[in-house]
Amino acid sequence: MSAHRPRGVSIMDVARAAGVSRQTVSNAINAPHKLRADTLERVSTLIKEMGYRADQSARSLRSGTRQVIAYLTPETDPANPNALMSGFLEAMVAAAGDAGYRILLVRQGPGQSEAQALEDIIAARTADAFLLSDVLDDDRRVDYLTEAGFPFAVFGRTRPGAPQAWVDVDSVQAMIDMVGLLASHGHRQVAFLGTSAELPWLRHRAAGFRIGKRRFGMVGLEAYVDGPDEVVAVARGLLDRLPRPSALVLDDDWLAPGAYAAAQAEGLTVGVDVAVTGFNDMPYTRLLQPPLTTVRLPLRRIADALVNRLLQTLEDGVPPEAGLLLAGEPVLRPSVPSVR
Amino acid sequence: MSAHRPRGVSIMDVARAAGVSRQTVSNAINAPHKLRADTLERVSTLIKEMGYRADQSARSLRSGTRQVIAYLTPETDPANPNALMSGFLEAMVAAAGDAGYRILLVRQGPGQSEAQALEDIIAARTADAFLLSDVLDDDRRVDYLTEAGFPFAVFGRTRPGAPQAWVDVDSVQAMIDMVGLLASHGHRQVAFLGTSAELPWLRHRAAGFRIGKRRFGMVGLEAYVDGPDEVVAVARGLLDRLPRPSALVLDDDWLAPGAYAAAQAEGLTVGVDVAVTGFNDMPYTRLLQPPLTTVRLPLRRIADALVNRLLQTLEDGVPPEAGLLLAGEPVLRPSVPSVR
DNA sequence: ACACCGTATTTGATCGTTCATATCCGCGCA
DNA sequence: TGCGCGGATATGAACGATCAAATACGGTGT
Repeated sequence: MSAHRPRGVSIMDVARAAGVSRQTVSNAINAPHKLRADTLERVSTLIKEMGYRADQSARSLRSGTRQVIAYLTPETDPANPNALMSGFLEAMVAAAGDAGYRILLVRQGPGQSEAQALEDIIAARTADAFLLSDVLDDDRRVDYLTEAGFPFAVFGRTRPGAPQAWVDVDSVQAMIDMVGLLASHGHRQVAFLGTSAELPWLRHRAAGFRIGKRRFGMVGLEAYVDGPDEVVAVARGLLDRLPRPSALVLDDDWLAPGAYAAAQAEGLTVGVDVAVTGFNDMPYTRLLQPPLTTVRLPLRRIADALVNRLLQTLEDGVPPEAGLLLAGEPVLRPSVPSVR
Repeated sequence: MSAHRPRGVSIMDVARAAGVSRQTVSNAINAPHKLRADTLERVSTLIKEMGYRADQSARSLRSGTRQVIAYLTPETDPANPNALMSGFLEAMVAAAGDAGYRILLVRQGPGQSEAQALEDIIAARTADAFLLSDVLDDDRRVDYLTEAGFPFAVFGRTRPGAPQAWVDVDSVQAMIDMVGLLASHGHRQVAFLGTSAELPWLRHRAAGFRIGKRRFGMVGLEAYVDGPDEVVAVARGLLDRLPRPSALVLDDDWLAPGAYAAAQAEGLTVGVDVAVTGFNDMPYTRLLQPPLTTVRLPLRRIADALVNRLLQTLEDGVPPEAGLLLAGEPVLRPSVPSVR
């Protein structure tokens, strides 16, 4: 059953080879300033030569820190596939890596409550902190972690009053900016096509649209789709109205292929007769014809901020005072024409 | 600097509460059959009540097994964004989870060689095994891990002769099947549009196309694009030829939006005048208009097989005798019309 | 020469588990 | 009654590091 697994180079091996004690080797790594220059030199060389690295488990056991951030992978919604995850995760891996942390993927097991999945990690002291994304207004995971007093950070926002260890995109402002971009290209009749799901970030985008519309003196309707099959029909409905909107603002990139098809069905050319804009800057938006104007999320800056807040929480023992909003950046691509 | 981090419930706490020894509590978890029914019952209840879980670090240190699989995240190619990662990772997290393992994301640090990134994990005994994907024919990571004798498995294939701990999609057969599907819909003039990068999996797809073409008595050319900007032009070039191909076979879904645009520019309607097929079944292919016929990869079965092989390697100490090829499944969607 | 001091290094204890082995206990049998 | 046996439970050691405290060392000042 258990194969013989060889153990590697231990601190004692190095210590013996260098003719010093355990602790000196340990210090060479964790507190080099405590060693005399020549000792440090000698020990460091041996460490490198022998390929020594402190056993992560032993270090964790003694020191109490795991150098691991657990990410609870969100349930993927087949209707609205969250391909964003790859980009966000990548940014998180990089940001955490720079801080000496690694990301551990944790799923909510089948027939397991959110709390149980979290409890598993906490009780087994597998990670130092949690990272959550796609949180709802009233998210039980947030409640649970808060109550347990376990460090965590959120991509998204917690409800006001809850711990402020969150970082989010200022979707409202980003959408206002997007509408402003359309205004600057001469659009006045705009329409909003949204996903009907009641998700916080989608609500913010719709809110931003309304504010922008008012601020830039535009007019236009909103419509919502319940699933992928409705997109074309609902989008056509919007384009059919008179006066015809010259721009279609989507609350998410995933609606774009449907919107393009709707325009075509109406005899309109996207990027010429009608503008289409998205949100998220998914990789494939660049490939669409014409490439889609959309909002790019500053994933790397979000990840950096999340890691900072996490480390801060770990040091202080309490979450930061305030959440952080970062600006999303509208990226102008050919799907938005100028109108006279 | 270091906040006081409280330690949780330990095995001794439970032992004392139950009036038994450490080992009995340990056995209640790891070897329940060794306990008398009533003892087991009593101890188990307390374990649950007190929320006890073995400290992962302590357990790992003593037993030598980490219950962690490290996944070396591939460098993302901005030209051909690998959104597949999210689906594959998700499947891996589930498959590994079922086997009691978790996935740790590891990046190749900046200015760090592949070998160093691997060495870090191996020497610090952070993971029990590695998982690699996107391996090239002559992949240094495979060489390094083989030489180091560290357990690993590969999504993709290693070169013949190398350890056989791999699982891959039978892309050749999948592409043959796809061509067969086109044949069964009456297509005879086909064209192949591929990515010019010399990647093993892309070569297999092209090879499958050629075999299928011959087998089903079809005729047609191949063309390759160097980057996203060329897709439409090259696709139009293929559609321009006489006799005009009735089907455009892509080596990857990412080419689809460009192919659709090319068809439209030629005055052709995809799904009516011309068929387009992809490969990978990326989430957005379902959203395209018309939805794209493509090859679905059995991600969950791939993940299961990878985990199995990994566990087997861990137990036996040597990789399995042979690699494993799994069938990809062509998914018929409206982008493929029947021709008379 | 000796006490003193700060720095460099070593030593002993400990983190929480599992492994390997020892002890305990009840029961059947000579 | 005493012995052996096997299953249930307990004990000692070890995993490999860091923490906390002790000791060795080299130089100064008196």
